[in-house]
Amino acid sequence: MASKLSCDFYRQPTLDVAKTLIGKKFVHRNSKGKLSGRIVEVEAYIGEDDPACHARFGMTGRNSVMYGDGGHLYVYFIYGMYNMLNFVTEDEGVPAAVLIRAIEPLEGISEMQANRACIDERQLCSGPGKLCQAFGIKVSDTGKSLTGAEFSVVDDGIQPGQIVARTRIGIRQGRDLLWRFYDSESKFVSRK
DNA sequence: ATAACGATCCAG
DNA sequence: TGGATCGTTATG
Repeated sequence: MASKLSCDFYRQPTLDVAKTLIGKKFVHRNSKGKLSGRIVEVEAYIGEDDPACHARFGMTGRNSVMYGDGGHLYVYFIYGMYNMLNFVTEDEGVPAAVLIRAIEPLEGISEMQANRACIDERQLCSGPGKLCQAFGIKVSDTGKSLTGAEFSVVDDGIQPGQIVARTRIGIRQGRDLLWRFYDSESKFVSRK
């Protein structure tokens, strides 16, 4: 029996949320139908003292949703062409989020292939920019609920493989923190 | 007002 | 390994 993760789940400490998200099913319903996939890789970004977190300069126009209640989307645009999907965590006032870095496609694969102009299922969502393109997620989705009809995460009882902690990818500062988590047995992660 | 840069991706 | 490409943020 599958159950949707509640907003209370996202209000927990970010590292706990990040690890627990591995193996869960992300679901997005749009006008064309249903897209879903298993989360296999994430990274945590926590607070104003995390030098890689967008909250490192305090609250700004872009990151304000990170300061809000957990259980909402934070999508931002980077490198002039890519969108990044985050789940806001912790209680209101604590700026933190989990970056979704890789997903194993489950439902709506043909639509993802069309969105990405790519056939290989292993390369459809194996990166934060790729999965946003596959799911059609954009900045205007920022602030939407993760417990609504459009976006949700489901625990379908499937157990992930071994979850490992590594350093985060693509950052210059904060490299020492082991805040990247992924299923070491999954072939859908961005890289090992 | 302006310039530097970034939680990336893909081609070569 | 380098280039694409542009919104965000800091700095003058």
